[in-house]
Amino acid sequence: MSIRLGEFEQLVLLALIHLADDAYGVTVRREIARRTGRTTSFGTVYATLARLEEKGLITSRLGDATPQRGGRRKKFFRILPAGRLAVSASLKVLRTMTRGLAPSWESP
Amino acid sequence: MSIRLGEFEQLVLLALIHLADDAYGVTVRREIARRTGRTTSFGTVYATLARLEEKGLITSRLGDATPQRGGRRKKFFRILPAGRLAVSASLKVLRTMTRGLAPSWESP
DNA sequence: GTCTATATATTCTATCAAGACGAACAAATC
DNA sequence: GATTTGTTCGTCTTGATAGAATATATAGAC
Repeated sequence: MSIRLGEFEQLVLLALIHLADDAYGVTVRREIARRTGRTTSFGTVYATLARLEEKGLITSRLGDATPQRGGRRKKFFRILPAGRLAVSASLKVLRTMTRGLAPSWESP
Repeated sequence: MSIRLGEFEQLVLLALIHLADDAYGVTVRREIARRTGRTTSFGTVYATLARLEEKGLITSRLGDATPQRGGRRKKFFRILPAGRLAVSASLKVLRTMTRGLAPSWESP
C-alpha cells in the first residue's frame, strides 16, 4: 500500500508543485487560499509541512536573508519524488472512485 | 465555507453514489476495495458512515430480513443532497489545485 | 417445534493520525 | 529598540483505524 495522505496534505503537496522554488509557509498558505478560497492558520500549514517532511515526502532548506525589509529567514520546501508519487496515487484513487459518474463529478 | 470532508469520507460518499440502492456496510467496503484496492476494516467503514449521518450528509434505513441465508438485517444508506454538495465541493477544490499541471495530474 | 450451529452484519472500545487555531517566539532590517 | 516578516508551540477537536464483541437471521438436527 502506498503512503496515506490526509485531505489537507494533498493540497499542500499540490501547492508545492505549483510554487516550485518559491514555496515556504506564507506562499503555500496563500496559494491554497487563492485557488480554493480556503484560508487556514499558519499553525495548520506549518504542522502539515512538518508532518510531510517527517514522512519523507518533502524536504526543506533555510533560505538566505533577503536585503529587502526585515523579517526572519524563509524555510523553503520542495516536493520529493516520493511526494509526487503519493499525490499521484491519492488522485488516482479519487479518479477510480468517480469513474462512471456524470461529467460534473468525474476527475476532481 | 462548505462542509469539510476527510479523505476517507469522500470515498465513502462516492461509493454510496455508485451503489445507489444497495449501499450498506459490506458493499461500501467492497466497492472501495474493488475500485481502489484499498481495504479497510469494518470498524472504519461503519464509524465513517455514522459520522456522515451525524453530519446530515447521508441517511439510513433498516432493511427487511432476506430469506436467503441467515444473518443480521442490513442497514442501508443513501446520500442526501447535502452529501452530494459536499463531495462535489471537495472534488472541485482538488480540481482547482491541479489546474495547470501536466495532464497526468489534472482532474483526480 | 426447539436447539444449536453457522452465516451475516453491525456496534463497541481504544488508540493513533490529521487538522485547526491563537499565542508565543525568532530573527532580520531600519 | 521598534518594526516587519516568518516560524514554532501548546492544546484541542475531528477523522481514521483495527479487532473484539455483539446481534440477528436461517438451516438443519433431533
